[in-house]
Amino acid sequence: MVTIRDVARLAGVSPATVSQALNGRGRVDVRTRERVAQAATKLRYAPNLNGRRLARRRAECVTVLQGRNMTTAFNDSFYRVVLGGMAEVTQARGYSLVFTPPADTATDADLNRVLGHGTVDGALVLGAVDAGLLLALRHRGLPVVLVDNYLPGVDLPAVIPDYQAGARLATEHLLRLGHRRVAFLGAAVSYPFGWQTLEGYGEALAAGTIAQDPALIRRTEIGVETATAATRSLLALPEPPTALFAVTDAMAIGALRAARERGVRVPEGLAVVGMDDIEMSAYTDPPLTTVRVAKDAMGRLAAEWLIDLIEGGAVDRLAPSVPAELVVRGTCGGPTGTRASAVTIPAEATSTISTTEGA
Amino acid sequence: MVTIRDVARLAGVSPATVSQALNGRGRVDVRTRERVAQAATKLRYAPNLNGRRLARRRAECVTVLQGRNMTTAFNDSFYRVVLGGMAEVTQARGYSLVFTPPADTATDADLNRVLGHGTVDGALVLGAVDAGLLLALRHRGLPVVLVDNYLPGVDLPAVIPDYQAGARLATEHLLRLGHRRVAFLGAAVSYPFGWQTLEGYGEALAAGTIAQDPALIRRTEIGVETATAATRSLLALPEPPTALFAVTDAMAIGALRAARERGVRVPEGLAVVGMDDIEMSAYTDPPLTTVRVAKDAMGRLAAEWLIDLIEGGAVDRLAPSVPAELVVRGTCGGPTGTRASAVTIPAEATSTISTTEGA
DNA sequence: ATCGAGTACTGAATCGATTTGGCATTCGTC
DNA sequence: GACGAATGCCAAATCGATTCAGTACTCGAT
Repeated sequence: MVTIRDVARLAGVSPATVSQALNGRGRVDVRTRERVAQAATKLRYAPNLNGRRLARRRAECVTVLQGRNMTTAFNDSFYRVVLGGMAEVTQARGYSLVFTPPADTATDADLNRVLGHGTVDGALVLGAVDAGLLLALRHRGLPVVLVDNYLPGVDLPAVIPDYQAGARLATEHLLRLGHRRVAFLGAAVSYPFGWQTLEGYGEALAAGTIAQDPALIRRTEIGVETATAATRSLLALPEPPTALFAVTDAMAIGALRAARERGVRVPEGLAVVGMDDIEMSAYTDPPLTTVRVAKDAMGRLAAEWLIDLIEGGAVDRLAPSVPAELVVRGTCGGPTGTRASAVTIPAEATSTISTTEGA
Repeated sequence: MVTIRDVARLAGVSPATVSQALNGRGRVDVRTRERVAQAATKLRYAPNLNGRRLARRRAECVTVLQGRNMTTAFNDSFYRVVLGGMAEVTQARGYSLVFTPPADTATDADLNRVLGHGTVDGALVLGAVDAGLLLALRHRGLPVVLVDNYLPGVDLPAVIPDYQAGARLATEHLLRLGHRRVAFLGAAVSYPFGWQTLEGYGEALAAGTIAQDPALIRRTEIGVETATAATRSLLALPEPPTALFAVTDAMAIGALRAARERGVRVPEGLAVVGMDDIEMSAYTDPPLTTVRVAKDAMGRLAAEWLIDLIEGGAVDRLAPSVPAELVVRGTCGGPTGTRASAVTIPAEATSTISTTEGA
């Protein structure tokens, strides 16, 4: 391993000068700086990060922690875009981004294993996680930003999509197409956004002066299987829905599957709208109409915020709410349903959940 | 931040003793050890990893580098299982596993950004990557294991699925069902395994004494879009294939789509077999028959090997070839095509590509 | 009582880089 | 030519943990 002393020797200066020259910190003669730079490239020198981090008391690195809803590939396909946004800004701001596969983080020891002391300056928490983890993180004093999640009653910065506006948009779209019996396939109560989506659905119904029918509202896990089962039972109703809004695309895929099994044609017999716009949604039969949230913006926002916190700049701030838009494809029929290219309709923002940074 | 000195003070011993007690290294009285342990938990002490890594000259951490074919969610859905296997063994062997989002790693500086000096002891390289990266890695002397990739002519340890046996298995299955015109939808030549899959396909054809028809062999990018296009042209042939083997499930999904567009029913008009068994494959219409490689085993094998290399145990060794099996679902018809539960058929291993560790 | 062999613990050096106070040297000005 | 200021570089301290040589002590055997 080539160290700073090797570079110093080759350049004929002291290690202190090498450090200053390479980091552009102190006062170093231009010619010396040049000599040092040449020696460094010649030796292919790269500073040992352990030494640097120890001395600087900064890792210049942030980590991404994943929650339990990261356990299916369908979710990956959503979060990978978010991650892309994060990577973009961390890099631009001189930080590196590391990522650890989902692991148990129930105990403090687990957390230590995942979150080596001194190796990261902050954490981006992706998706729903145990409240215990968040509390442990908070106790540790590490700057944290929640992404696509929030913890009611605990002041932690959170970047969240405007799921309420998204759900309203989807439902409005179905009503506009003439549907009166619109089913809601929501996430189980253990998921953080169950409330918002149901609220958006309710708002759209109310605006269309349509009474909510409790028989049309189902809440399940957010995967394909449970959504398939829920849709089966919905279609078996004496008065089945003519349209369905599912709060994830994976659930919408389940709904499509249940309809197919039963011989119900989409969109003629059942119109379907999903949410997330994952990669697969463009390839279902018919292609899925869905609500897309600005996933990359979400990642960028979260990373900016976290680094602001780390660098001490940020004080209380309102949680930005990431906008949603409707991607119209083939599962609802209507004027654009037959066209090849998708049409997108932006949502108007609603209520934003205000979340402030904890002291 | 609580340091080892704080623990030492509270336990009434020296930092050296704390270190030994906590790490179980030197000779420490049982009672002292206990006292130290209590002080540590009381203060919620966790060692600063920068200090430890500096002193130990070991990070006890490995990283996963991703290649360019990680850019779609369909691939994620494959690799996430591999990652799970890796995480399992790294944890069991006391290492942590970090992951960095795909980034440019063309230059040495890029590599330094991604691969902080001293922060990892080795790298698992997932999927196809630029040869330049591998060479840079090799030059750096960092232990490396390639996963689902290999570099002809360069001696780097590699764990690879038995794609040849898998392709043969898929093709044999189609022949057994009576098909004579079986199309091959392969990966573009720039992908590392194009040769193996084509070879397996050819072997099966030869065993069935069927001549290869060049018109039925297409090679494209491994995503949905290009496979859709290729299948369209295949179906437009004067004598179209009655069956098709695609070397990724994403491509098979494209084939399904092209068939649907053209009104060709699956499996009656076209039997389809994919490869990879990604999560979505169970939910296509009809559910996709596919070749599954032992993804988790691949990850476990690679991680074991890498850690062996790091710990200096390993010498030359043959690349293990990960077995494949056929998952029979609905896209081929035949006796099991209508059953709900999938049937799996293991492949016999063929040729293994022998790859040995470089000095 | 003395010696030798363990045992339990600690002081000091070390890992590799950064940072600060200070020492020369040069420069500009009167 | 002398003085104050600015410049360029470095010695030494520091970050937090580990490790090794060595010291102090205990215990059993002679």
